[in-house]
Amino acid sequence: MDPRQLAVLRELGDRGSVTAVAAALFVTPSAVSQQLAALQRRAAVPLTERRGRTLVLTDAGRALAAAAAEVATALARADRAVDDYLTDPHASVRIAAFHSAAATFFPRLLQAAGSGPVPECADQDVEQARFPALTADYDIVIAHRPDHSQPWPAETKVTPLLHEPLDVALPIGHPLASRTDLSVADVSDQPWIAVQTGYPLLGSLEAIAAAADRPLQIRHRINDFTVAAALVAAGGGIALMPRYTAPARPDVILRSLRDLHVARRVDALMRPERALRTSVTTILGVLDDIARQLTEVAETKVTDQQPQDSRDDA
Amino acid sequence: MDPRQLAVLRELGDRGSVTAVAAALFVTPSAVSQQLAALQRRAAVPLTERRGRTLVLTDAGRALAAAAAEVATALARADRAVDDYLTDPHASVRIAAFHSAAATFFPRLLQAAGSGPVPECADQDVEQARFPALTADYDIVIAHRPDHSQPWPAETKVTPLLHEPLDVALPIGHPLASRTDLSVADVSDQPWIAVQTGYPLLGSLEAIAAAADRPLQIRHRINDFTVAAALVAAGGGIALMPRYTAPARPDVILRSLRDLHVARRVDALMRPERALRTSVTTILGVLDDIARQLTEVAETKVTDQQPQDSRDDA
DNA sequence: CGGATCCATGAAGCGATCCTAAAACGTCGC
DNA sequence: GCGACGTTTTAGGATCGCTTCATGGATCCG
Repeated sequence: MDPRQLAVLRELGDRGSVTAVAAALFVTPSAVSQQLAALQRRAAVPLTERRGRTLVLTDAGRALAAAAAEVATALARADRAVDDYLTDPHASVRIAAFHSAAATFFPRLLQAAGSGPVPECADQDVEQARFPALTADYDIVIAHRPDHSQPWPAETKVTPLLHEPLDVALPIGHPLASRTDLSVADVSDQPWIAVQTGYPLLGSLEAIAAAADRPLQIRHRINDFTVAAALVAAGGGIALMPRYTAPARPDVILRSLRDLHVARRVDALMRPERALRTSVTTILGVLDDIARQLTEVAETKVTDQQPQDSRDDA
Repeated sequence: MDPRQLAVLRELGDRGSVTAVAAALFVTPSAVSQQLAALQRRAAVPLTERRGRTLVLTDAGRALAAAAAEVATALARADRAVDDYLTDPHASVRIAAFHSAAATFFPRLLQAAGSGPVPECADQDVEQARFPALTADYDIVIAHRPDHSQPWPAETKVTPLLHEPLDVALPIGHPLASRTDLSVADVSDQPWIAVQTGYPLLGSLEAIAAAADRPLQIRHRINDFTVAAALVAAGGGIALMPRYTAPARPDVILRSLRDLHVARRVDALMRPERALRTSVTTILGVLDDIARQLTEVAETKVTDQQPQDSRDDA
């Protein structure tokens, strides 16, 4: 059954003459006549009959025309199917985030979500190079990379969420903890807790080593900041920690590096076409709001906590 | 939106590879790939993506494939639409009948119909030549014509219902009423009540005139047998009346012609395609049953009434 | 009653479309 | 890395549907 022929039959039912159908469909009457003849060839009974000099539907033709209307409806629905999918505000959105971003963003996201899209969260702590590939399985991938590292591939859409300084995490009793900020020389001879090879923060550590012009002593390799912070507190070494998303511990303090700007970018990665989905952009907006709040809260905390940290030192 | 392309997309969703789809649709993988490419051209977002070396649907593709399923369903329904129309046992059937057949068949038809097709009755008393044209407006046309007259056109399907002798109707006091049967000579000099020109019974009257080798005196022209019978009773003349379907009157009796076989055929006329409808054939069967009953009842009545008529004469 | 007009249909030709075949490209497993 | 597998691309050929033009009924009107 050819929908084109069915449409012609339906038009004939509505308009009552081949010529009128032809005018409505912007073709010649001959074309309409041929379409009807082709449709008739497959039918066991006449679908049309002549009334005077015009052509009208038989009852069988009317029955088929009614079915043709359903076909046209289904086709119109198919026409809109992709658009409906794109604009469905309640569709679920799959989000992946590396561990510390997951811990920071996901709870806030669930609180903020409300009646809109349903977020489906997953933690994915992978090597830096593997973040873009995750966009195949997730609508939004919250990824991170050090400043000055290889940018994300051009085919992924990047929405910056945070530009987050990396501070040096020290146990509260540490000799360097009394300083308000540190230099590369201060930290270059300390034992370090680094991350697994290939993971983003390693690039920042290498930048410190380069600035100090000597290799760092890397004692432990811990990807999870919660574990790393516990090791820092236990005197296992110092570590780089993100300023806004690191787990807060009373026995670990953060000190910025004065003479070397180390920071990471926290970005939302997407395939460009996913950004066309209404529910995805909605979630993206919420993530951006959360990121903005994080920096604002952190900045005010820095001003407030500076004396508090001093008290801790004392 | 091309249903062919949509079907390919749907198959891809079910089968998971272009090759499998190609095998299922009996085309080459190349054809499938091209169909998908054509469909993709009209879509704003990717519908498919490669997974390893096979091709799978994206979420958008799945949304469209779901709509494609509806399209396929509608098309399948359209495929069956004509057949469903033909086999619908409860569909209404439009029946036309000339007056005396209408009076005889329609009431019995309504009683016998039961839960099957719904008959829609109409009386159409037209000239003999116009009966076939009525099949344009009615599913079944009950028509009649004299024996030996022009047969119905070849393009109309004819189902014989009755082969009905035409008797001579006489008022009960008429001199000829004492005979058990009549000859052409008996009736050829009587005043006649005929029908309008062009109407079927006229042919039979002409046959009588030809057999008698003289023109009949036609005094009145009445198409309706009820009216004609009333005129016969009132002494307005004698008339030809059908044996099985004439209105019964106590003051009018029928006598057969011994030496000239005059009869009419009562036939159901249809366009051939209408006979394919289940509900039409059902009604046709009921009509045939009714016709059979009419002849049986009439034959027994003739045997029973013969003495009764004699008593009437006495 | 006959010409004029309108409508539907058929034949021929052309262009678009869809398929097949063959080759290229990318991916996976050994 | 090489071969096998799966998909895609390109070229070519067949098919299909449309337009143009011509034909045949049916209706209207003088």
